[in-house]
Amino acid sequence: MKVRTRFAPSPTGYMHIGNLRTAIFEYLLAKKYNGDFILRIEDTDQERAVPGAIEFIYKTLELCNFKIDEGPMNEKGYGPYIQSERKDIYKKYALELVEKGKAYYCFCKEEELEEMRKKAAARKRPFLYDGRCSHLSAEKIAENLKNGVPYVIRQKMPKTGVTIVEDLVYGKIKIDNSILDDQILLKSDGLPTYNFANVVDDHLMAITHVIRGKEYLDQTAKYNLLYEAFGWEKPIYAHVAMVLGEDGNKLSKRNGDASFMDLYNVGFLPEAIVNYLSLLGWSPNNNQELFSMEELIANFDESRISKSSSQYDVKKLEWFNHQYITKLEDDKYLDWIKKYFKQDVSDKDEVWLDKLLLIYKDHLNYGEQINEVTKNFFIKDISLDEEEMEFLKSDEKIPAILEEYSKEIANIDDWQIANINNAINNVKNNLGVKGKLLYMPIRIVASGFMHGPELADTLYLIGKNTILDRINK
RNA sequence: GGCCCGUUGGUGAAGUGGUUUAACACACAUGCCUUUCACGCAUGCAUUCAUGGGUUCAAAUCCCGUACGGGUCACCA
Repeated sequence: MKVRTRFAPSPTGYMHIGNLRTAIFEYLLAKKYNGDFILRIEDTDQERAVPGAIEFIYKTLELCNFKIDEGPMNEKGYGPYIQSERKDIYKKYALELVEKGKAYYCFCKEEELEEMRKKAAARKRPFLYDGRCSHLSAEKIAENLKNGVPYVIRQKMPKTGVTIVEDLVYGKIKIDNSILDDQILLKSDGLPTYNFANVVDDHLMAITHVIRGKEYLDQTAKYNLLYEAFGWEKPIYAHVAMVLGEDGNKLSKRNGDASFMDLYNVGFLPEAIVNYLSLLGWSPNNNQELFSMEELIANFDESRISKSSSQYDVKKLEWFNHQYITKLEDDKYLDWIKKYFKQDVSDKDEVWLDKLLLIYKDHLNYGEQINEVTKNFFIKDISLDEEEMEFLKSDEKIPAILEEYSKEIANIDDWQIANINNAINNVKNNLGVKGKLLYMPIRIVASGFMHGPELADTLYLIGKNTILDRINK
């Protein structure tokens, strides 16, 4: 049987890295077995749907280089792939369950339910629907239906016994049937609940492996009962532990840039993000860390998914990103970094600009950093921070050294890197200074930074006149 | 509160009864290298695997209890 996995997000507009990580696992598992990766949009909650969110999901998956074998944009016979367009299907199956005696109409009003909830709360008991509507007579049901009384359809749960959930990562989990609520399958608006739509769609779409967040683990007993009620074969479940924010708490918007797009927008490469996330809650059986998509697919092993949650760490992500930036071909790098580069370059020529961007290629953790590190190339008067000022005052010879630089640089006729190096060497020989004392004064005064790419390259790009101005100021 | 799950260093983690005086990577610290930073290299960073007990000749690894953390109990997904 062909392996088929699905990514089934709700279009609520925000894709945090936990969701993405799940998608990565689903994708890797499918591709490892030469299977299909399906995208299904779960928009049964009309109130929470955000316009444009579907395009957003597409964009993310595309940037991450996931090939969607089936989905709303490329239907392959299992469609529609958007749940709101499958309304009739769910109703049909819900009714089938009623027919089989595994589900029933419920006409309880919101107030009635509220009453039950209050009672349960007062007794400090979990709320369970008491199943009163399951005893309604056929005549009463027919009458209500005829009169257009709003209804939902509820699943009839066994009251005794246990249901065993088999999970790829957590093993066997036993759930007591007595705690299972007669959950609603079909809402009064005619749309299915998430749980019901999931089961119906996963079966109809021939999904073989369901990978989802651990928060659904407890619910899986209800799923199993549903599959059994229909007489359908269950998929293989793999629940994955949560991804926590940097502070060790649950990911949320407030936790910072934990969404894919936020990371992408400040200049993290999708390949690096995917690589990093694949190692959050999963590890290969060797020490490799840098993986291309092909290598991830080849090495992915669902039996090595971790049971415990893991914490997101930007520092490590930055390390991955740095690795990927460094490996970029120069022309690819230039195309990429220019998207993040925001200085005014109207009076600069292209060769100069490319050279500038290139000397910083090995110095970046993420794209937007380019603006900070190159800022002094674009302003007339640079300001020095305390540490830099202090260094300039740290040795009495420094004024003389800068004076010498001033002379040597003024003497350069042909502004070339080799000649700049000569000038530096002349200063060294003429004054007998070396090491930090030789290069730090000129670096600070000319570039405004204590660190950066090669000194001669840096001076070359700043330009002769600017350097002289800055020394003599 | 009931139920379910988890707990190896600051972080990701390897490890599934003996070759572990717990790998590797990020971070951090120090040193070397380098005309800086980064890169690279070297060293340091858990005497200990939440905790107490048990099983065993032998436990991070198996069993039980406790603590802590998380999840879940909706006409939300």
